[in-house]
Amino acid sequence: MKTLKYSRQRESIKTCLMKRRDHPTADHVYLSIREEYPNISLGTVYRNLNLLVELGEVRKLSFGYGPDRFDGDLNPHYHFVCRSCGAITDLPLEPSVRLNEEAQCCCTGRIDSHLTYFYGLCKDCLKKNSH
Amino acid sequence: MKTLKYSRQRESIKTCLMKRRDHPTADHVYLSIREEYPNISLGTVYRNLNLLVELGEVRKLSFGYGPDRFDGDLNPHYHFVCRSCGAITDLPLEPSVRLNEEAQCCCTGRIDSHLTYFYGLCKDCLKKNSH
DNA sequence: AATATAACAGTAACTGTTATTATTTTTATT
DNA sequence: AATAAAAATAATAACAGTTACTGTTATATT
Repeated sequence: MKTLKYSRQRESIKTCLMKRRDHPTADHVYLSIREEYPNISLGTVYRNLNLLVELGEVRKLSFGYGPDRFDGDLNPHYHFVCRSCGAITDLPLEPSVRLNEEAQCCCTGRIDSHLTYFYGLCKDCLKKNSH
Repeated sequence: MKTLKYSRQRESIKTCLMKRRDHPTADHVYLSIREEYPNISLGTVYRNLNLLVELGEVRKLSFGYGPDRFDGDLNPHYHFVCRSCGAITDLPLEPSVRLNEEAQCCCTGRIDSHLTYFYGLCKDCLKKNSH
């Protein structure tokens, strides 16, 4: 049986994600941690991010393109992705139970959750495109 | 200006996706087309799948793991993913306008759509796990 | 302090996908 | 039908993001 051991690197990664609200990539985290631990390895960042996801201390956001994003905010919420600039922002909204129920009606299996990303244009890009 | 030219390979790929309901990967399609065109290249499959997606004749499904899936069914619908076996099935349900409206309330940008995957256990896996 | 083991840094390897190139198909024009 | 122009091809190399491997170091337990 494999017991978890403390590591400064992992703690630093966790702290970094708790502080940031910009849904950084593994590489963003790597660059940030390097300021404190200049020779941390990118592999270590990936390993610990995945470990934290497994432990349920961090969420991973995967889109169909580019690198995965990580989110240290565990409050259940949705995400909004800007089609123009790619920015990812939080939508402080409880996951819809009703949506699961509606989908359950036409599903032979048992639905326990859903993953949703909203798309559109963010505030800034709306402004730019409207003159 | 670049005009589209017919290709037998592309037609075969499109036909393959229209017939199948299992949301195949690029590699699945490749293996299938090879029965008719034994020396088609995997790159050709990828190029044409992406082209068909651009043309709006095919949908691409990206999850956070493994290869992308492709769907020749253009009727708007959701997808259900089994956590146990990974099977992807269709949920014949119109995308919820209400969900967009709800999310719009806490979004500073303008939401125009959402992407949702439902998760749970499929019929077969429910059976297996219940004895 | 000694021992056992998880985590590490550094690096190689892997997976899925896209780009390059010389050749072949398709289509439009003579 | 022959010719020319351009798109699509097969084959392969390159790429991005991520994971696995290896010898060393940090952490925890005796």
